[in-house]
Amino acid sequence: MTFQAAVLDLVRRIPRGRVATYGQLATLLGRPRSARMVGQALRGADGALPWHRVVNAQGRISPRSRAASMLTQRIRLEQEGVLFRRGRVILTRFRWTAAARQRARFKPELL
DNA sequence: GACTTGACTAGAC
DNA sequence: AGTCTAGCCAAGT
Repeated sequence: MTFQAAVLDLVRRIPRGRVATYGQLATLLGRPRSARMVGQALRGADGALPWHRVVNAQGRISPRSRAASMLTQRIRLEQEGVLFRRGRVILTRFRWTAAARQRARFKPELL
């Protein structure tokens, strides 16, 4: 299992209406210093992957070569109910955490 | 093998 | 809050 494949598998598990950061995913995969690699793994993501649920540590959509995909990302997140505040996702509310996973198991409607 | 290139981050002003 | 810097590391030249 390559790091990239592991990243994609993990990203697929982020539920609707939740976001994770690059560094967070890297840490969950046991490689806390490989945040940049997470972004790299997402470069070639296809349409099936919920790549839009990954933002940077500040809750901002990371800049990339084409600005169009940044707009797409924000629109998709907002369609899932993720709220922004001054250009940042409100991470304290929408971050995908162990606590969020627990709540989801108990009360799925709280997703 | 030596650079360079990033969808990164934490820390320091 | 904005800007810089150093450290990061897999991939591509």
